[in-house]
Amino acid sequence: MKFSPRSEATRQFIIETTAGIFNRKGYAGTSMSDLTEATRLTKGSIYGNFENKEDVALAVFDFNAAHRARLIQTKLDKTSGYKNKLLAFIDLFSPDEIRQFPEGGCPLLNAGTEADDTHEPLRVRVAEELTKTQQDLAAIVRSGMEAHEFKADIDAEKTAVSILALIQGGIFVTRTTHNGLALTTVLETARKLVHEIELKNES
Amino acid sequence: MKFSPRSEATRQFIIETTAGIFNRKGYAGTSMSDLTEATRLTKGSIYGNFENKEDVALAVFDFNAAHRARLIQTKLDKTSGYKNKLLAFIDLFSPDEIRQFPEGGCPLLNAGTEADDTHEPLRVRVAEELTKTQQDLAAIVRSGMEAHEFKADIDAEKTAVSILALIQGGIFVTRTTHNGLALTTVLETARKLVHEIELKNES
DNA sequence: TTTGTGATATACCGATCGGTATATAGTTGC
DNA sequence: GCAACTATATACCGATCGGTATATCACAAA
Repeated sequence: MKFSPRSEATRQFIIETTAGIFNRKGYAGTSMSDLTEATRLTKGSIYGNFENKEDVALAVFDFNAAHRARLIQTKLDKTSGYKNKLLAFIDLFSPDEIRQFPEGGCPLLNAGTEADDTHEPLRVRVAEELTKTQQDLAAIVRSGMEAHEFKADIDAEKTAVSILALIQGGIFVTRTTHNGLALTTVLETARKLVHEIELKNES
Repeated sequence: MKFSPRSEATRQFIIETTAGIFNRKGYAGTSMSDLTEATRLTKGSIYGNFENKEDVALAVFDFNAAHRARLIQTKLDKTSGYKNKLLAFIDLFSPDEIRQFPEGGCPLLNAGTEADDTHEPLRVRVAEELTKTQQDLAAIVRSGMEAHEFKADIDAEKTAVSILALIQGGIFVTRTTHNGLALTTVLETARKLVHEIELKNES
């Protein structure tokens, strides 16, 4: 017997109003009671629209991840030039832009660190998002190389994963230490990585 | 009435045998039953040596963090030269050396991402460890500057926090995607950061 | 106005949660 | 060998966990 949600609108309402809770408290730390309190709905309503707690958590992660992906894609789309795209991506995590992200910080970092040893389905989803971001960044680098914005012998994957790791690590350090300067400083280093691969042919 | 553990040996035994559990499953995800199963002790024994679950978790984090700190300090102590110390620190996270870390990955990353929004006492402890590592790295950079191993105008804090973030981010990406190459690549970038601040006066 | 239907609320389930009071066992001093 | 003490085991607590069966509600069709 396959499960089908009773009301798509309610399902979406539950996802949206509990997205921040799961992102802050994690999967194990969030209870069904948390969800009923936040939504002012009852268990019957929630279990009428989701199979179980895991089903809610996965849907919520997809929602949070899509939120993040949309922020990135929108920013990249409105930026022209491959160097500018990389810098725009980095700027997304500056103090005034990072507020647009889901409350509780980067959902990939939160879900990934909890899931890596405890919840394989969630871990796989997070991994896909991370890999996609890495590939997107690498594709920008390669396009920039073809467009002669970047040097011809750049390791695109290396640049991509380094920027990704720098930012995720910076978010982690800043959120844990409550020291905003850490992330700001790390972003400067990320920008330096971009400037270093730039092809300067104004000679 | 102040609490005092009945047996220091048993307390230590509990800490050591549950260190990996807390690091993998997190605070919320670990139950007292997990602890009794792993130690083959009973609740009475555990609650005779710890005030409550939080007390165990904090002691276990201290144990894991000390484990990590000792690995770092030992490596640094046996390495001479400030550039070499930075490179030695980075090498600690290479595939063959990272095995020495507590099972479940970096305890700072695991505990920090869970605690940042849910458990202030634990968050503060993690923050202290992160800050200490950052300060240790910055001190090495400054010493290297005084010893003319590094350029005179280096921002020591920036270098330190960048290396720290790169590594933590690299650990996160690799553990979540199960792609060991990611961390290896990130470590190369970290080494490059070190080479870039080096003073080359062999002219 | 009644009936059918889709969706939410109520009430309850067994299991497990963190935690405690007390009984039992091990060891040491006498 | 016995008593005193220390530490572990047993048995149990109320609360909460995730989950379900069923009752009630809201609304649309007839």
